[in-house]
Amino acid sequence: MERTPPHPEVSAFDLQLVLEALVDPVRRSIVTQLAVTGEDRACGTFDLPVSKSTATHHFKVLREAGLIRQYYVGTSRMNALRRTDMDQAFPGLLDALTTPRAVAR
Amino acid sequence: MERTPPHPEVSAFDLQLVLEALVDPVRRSIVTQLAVTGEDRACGTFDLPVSKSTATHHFKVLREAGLIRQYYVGTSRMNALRRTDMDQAFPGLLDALTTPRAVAR
DNA sequence: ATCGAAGTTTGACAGCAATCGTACTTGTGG
DNA sequence: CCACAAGTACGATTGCTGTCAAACTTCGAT
Repeated sequence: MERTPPHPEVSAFDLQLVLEALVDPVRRSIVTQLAVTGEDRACGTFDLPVSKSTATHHFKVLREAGLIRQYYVGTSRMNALRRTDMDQAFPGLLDALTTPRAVAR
Repeated sequence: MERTPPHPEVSAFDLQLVLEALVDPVRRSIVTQLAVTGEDRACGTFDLPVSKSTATHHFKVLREAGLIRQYYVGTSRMNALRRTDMDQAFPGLLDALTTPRAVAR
C-alpha cells in the first residue's frame, strides 16, 4: 500500500478515461457528492450501494482518470475533487454533469 | 424496417443513456463529425473503423439516447445531431465534448 | 425486371468491467 | 500490546457490450 498513490498530471488527462470513469452511476455519484459539498471526504463517508472492496475499485478509477486526488489522514483516505484541473483540461464537462438538472435525471 | 424509427422526446432524455452512448469512441466520433460539419449525413459517409452492421448498432444507440435524429432519403439513412434538444436537456455537455481541445485528446 | 447500393437483422462470440468475499495491511485508542 | 476501524489486494464470477458474418429488405437506376 503506497502512501501516496500516483496521480496523472493535467497534461496527461485523457477524455476517454474520464468518460469511462463518469459513465458508471456509482462513480458519478461520488463525483456529484464531492461537487455538491465542495469538501474533501473520506471514502467511508459516501453513501454507496456497493461493498468496500468495490468502492475502493471505483475510487481508484476516478483517481487514475484525474477526477479526484487522494491522500491519507490516519487510516482514512480523503478524496478531493480536482475541479480546477478538470476545468482546465475539459472546460464545462464537470459543470454539465453536476448541474442539479443533470443529477436529477 | 420501419420507415421512421422511434425517437425519444427531450423530456425523456436520460443522462445515463447519453453517457453510455458517448463513452464509445466510435459513437463519439460520429457525434464529433456531425458537430464539426453541422450538416446531416448519411451513415455511409462517416469514416468508421467498423463493419456496416456494427455501424448500424452504433447509430441505433445514439438515436435511442436522443443524440441524433434519423430519417430516410431513398436508401440512405440520414443522421442529424439533435444539438438544440441536447443543449436544452444537458446544457454544456455537447460543447464540452466536441471542443477541439476535447476531441484532440 | 434486374442489379447494385445502402442499411438492417439475427445469432454467435469474445473481452471487459463491475461485483463480491476473504485475507491482508496499517494506523489509533485503550 | 491488542483490538478495532478503514481501506487495499486478490481471485473468481457474471453479465453486458462491441464486434463480425451472413442473410435479408428497400429503393433507385439501368
